[in-house]
Amino acid sequence: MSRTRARLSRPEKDIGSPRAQELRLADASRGSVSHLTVNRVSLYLRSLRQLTGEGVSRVSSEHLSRICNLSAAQVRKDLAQFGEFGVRGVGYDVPRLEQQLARVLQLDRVHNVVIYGMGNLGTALARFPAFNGGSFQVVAGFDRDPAKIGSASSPIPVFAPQEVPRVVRETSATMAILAVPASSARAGYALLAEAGVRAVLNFAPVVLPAVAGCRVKNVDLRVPLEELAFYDQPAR
Amino acid sequence: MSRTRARLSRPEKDIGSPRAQELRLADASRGSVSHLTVNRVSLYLRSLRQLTGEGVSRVSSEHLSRICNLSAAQVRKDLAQFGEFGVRGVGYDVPRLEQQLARVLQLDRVHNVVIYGMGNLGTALARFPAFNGGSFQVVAGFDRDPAKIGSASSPIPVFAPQEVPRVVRETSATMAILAVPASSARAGYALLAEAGVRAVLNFAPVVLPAVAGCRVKNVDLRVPLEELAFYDQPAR
DNA sequence: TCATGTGAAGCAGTTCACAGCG
DNA sequence: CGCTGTGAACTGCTTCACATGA
Repeated sequence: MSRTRARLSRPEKDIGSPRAQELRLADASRGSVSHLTVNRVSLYLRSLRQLTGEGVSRVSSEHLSRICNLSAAQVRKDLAQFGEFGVRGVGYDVPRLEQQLARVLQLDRVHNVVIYGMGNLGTALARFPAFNGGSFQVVAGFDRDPAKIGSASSPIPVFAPQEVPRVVRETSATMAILAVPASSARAGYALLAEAGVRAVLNFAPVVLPAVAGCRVKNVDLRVPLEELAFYDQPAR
Repeated sequence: MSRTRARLSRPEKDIGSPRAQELRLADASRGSVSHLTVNRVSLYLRSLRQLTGEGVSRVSSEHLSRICNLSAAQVRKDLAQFGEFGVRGVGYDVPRLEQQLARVLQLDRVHNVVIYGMGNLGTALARFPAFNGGSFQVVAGFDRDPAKIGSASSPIPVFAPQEVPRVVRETSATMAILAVPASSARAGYALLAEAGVRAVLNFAPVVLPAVAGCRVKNVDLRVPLEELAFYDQPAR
């Protein structure tokens, strides 16, 4: 169907485009996609990998939607934002869609990650399989406590905070995980952003306002736990 | 203002209600509140505690909204769902609002929590300060691996999965954290739900469909990391 | 006067329903 | 024929703007 660009502004046929299979994303600005959609794409990819493991080679939007506990229309709408991956009357090719979604999420390359704050949570995340292998690689940690510096008790080398600029540069880390107390989170984020880190996953219980050039995602683990507490019926 | 019940169905004055300060929540079904609102209430509460620590005793919706990176109208709308906590022309009383929001989230009582899966992440969460003290208390862990059973290497006593019914009963645990691989998550959830656990925070990378009587919240840590990877500009 | 509380308006996300196409 | 892709309808969340009341 070769619709590679400018659907809305130019409904013309667009003949002669280089590859019909090109991701629609190449032109559509990444910023125009809702983070809700992006998060669901993570689920789809996860499910596709599971299906691949089970030897399933074709899947319908209805099938995928059941696995992810969503509506089939939702799945189709989400996928359609990035290209025409399916075959009408048939469904989606599992390994093919898997590869395309990995590309959409930029998981077809390795992202080097540093962890700022090697306490309880930071150390656990340094060992976390999902953050070590495949598309992410934890390459270094930082901690203010001199006792933690070195490579002894930790799965990764740990440095002092003032080493951030050098280590980030030398490892080409583009992402960071902030796992410090609330009081040092803002300074840590500023330091990482300054050093050239482009995205930070913040586990500290503060809302960090984004600094230009360095995206933040705040993920206080208390929040989902408190959500569950809220809905817990008091009648017992 | 004494509006304790049935705002929409009965716009009448409702004189003679017992306590003007009663939470609106007592009547409004908890289920009618959006989880987005609930999540923001967690942020408000966190911020209020911070303000209390700084000795601030009054706050406006505008002030709170800046701390949480939201609009002031959003803050007012959210708070108004649970009662009339503010004073017009003045703002909100910090310790008072803190107490009322803690009540809304049911954080004015202790929730006993068990952890199912004492691997890397499970063990870290067992030590996580936010889950141990205040409103949550991790009371026990479970693991299939006999080497982990006991109290030696872990901050909490660890039992075999078949002990779930007994331990949940004896500890009166109402919440659980699932920190097992995807393949055992479904069975673990079923086991916990069966034992009387009312809410489960699932860290396993599967969407668990909710079982009656036991709410689930899925929080795969890969998802926010992959979201950041998505928005990471490939131009570098 | 000033900031809350709240209808009304605006916007975003989801679902519907069917045209399009293999 | 069956399932995708997609405008249109719908639902729900957020923002606006102002009446309300200390």
